[in-house]
Amino acid sequence: MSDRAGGDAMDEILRQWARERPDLDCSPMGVIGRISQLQREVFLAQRATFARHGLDAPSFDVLAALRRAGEPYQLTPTALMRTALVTSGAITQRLDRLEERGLITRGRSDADGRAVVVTLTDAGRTALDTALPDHLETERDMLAGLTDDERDQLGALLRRWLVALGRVPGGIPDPS
Amino acid sequence: MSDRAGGDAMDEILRQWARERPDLDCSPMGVIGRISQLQREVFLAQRATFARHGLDAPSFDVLAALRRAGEPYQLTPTALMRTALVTSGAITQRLDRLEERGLITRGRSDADGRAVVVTLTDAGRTALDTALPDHLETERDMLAGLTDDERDQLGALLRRWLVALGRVPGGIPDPS
DNA sequence: GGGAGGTGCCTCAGCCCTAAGGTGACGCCT
DNA sequence: AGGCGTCACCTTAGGGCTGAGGCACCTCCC
Repeated sequence: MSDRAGGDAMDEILRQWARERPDLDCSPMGVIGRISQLQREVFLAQRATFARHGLDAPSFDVLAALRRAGEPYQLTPTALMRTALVTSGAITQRLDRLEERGLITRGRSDADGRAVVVTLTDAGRTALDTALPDHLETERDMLAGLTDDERDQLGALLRRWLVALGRVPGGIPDPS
Repeated sequence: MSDRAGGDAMDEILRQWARERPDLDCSPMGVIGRISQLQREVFLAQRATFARHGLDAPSFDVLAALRRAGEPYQLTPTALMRTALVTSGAITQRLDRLEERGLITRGRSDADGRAVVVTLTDAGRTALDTALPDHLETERDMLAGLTDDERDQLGALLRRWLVALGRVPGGIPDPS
């Protein structure tokens, strides 16, 4: 097939493009493609970790956002939508699942008749606080192949890239 | 809410964790979380590009794999499954869609009665070759906020990380 | 104070995926 | 020849998301 010793999947892809389309500069794929692949590895590793705690990524995402918010662990669906970067319909469904399991409760806001207030239950907080150290351990494991310097360098570059992309924190416009 | 000037979304999240769980070292999230966010930005930008050419990411993925393979632009579903990192069922459905649009054809292999040979049609090759420069332009745009040095550095770090993760190129085991 | 426009959440159809299982073909071994 | 384990691909049920649309409520301004 190819000498794959010491390379990753993108090396082979770039080699193929260089052969088939030598007229094109495909170097951007080197960065972008690897981001996609790494995200996939991260996703799979996280999913396995969450499963050990009876959770999945979307649920963890919501529970973590509520936990991060601090006492009294309350956010509106709109706020959750912004941090999770999914549509309002997705948040509704996530909350349905979490509510059914007793990990959150939904109540109407006193201040705004349209708004819903999502509250982390004790069970929800316990579930999250139990899973969190394991989650962090998984992330640390994934990074174990890099030196501390490399990790810092990588984090700084990714951060700079995100800032350059001009993503204002919180994004998805609700289709309403 | 917070001073978000000059930071990205992860800065705020890390700040919140530092406040709520000062006992935990959440620094791995800085790298992992940003990978996820960047992948999302990449995905959205690519989707918009593909849509301009009447394609979507899964279709482009398959067409590009066939195109990269070179003359006579043929691969088996199993090979496509490995490069796309999705299950066999997903490939079957992708091929159904592409076949219906006349961008690929399916034929049985002469050498192996079980195998299918997927071939890129002229229309498929044209579609891909038309979309490819635009696709690369999109990727270049996304990276425009980084200097050449930073891009190289980033690419090298991501590559090293993937190698360290020990991902053999081509992965998904078929559930058969 | 009443209407217009905006906001917050939900609903629903449709998409693409996974996971699990089925069918037919291959290949080795007796 | 026949049997057994494997392989290649397809099928199907179900999950989570998007995108579009609907309804109630809020806000602002005439």
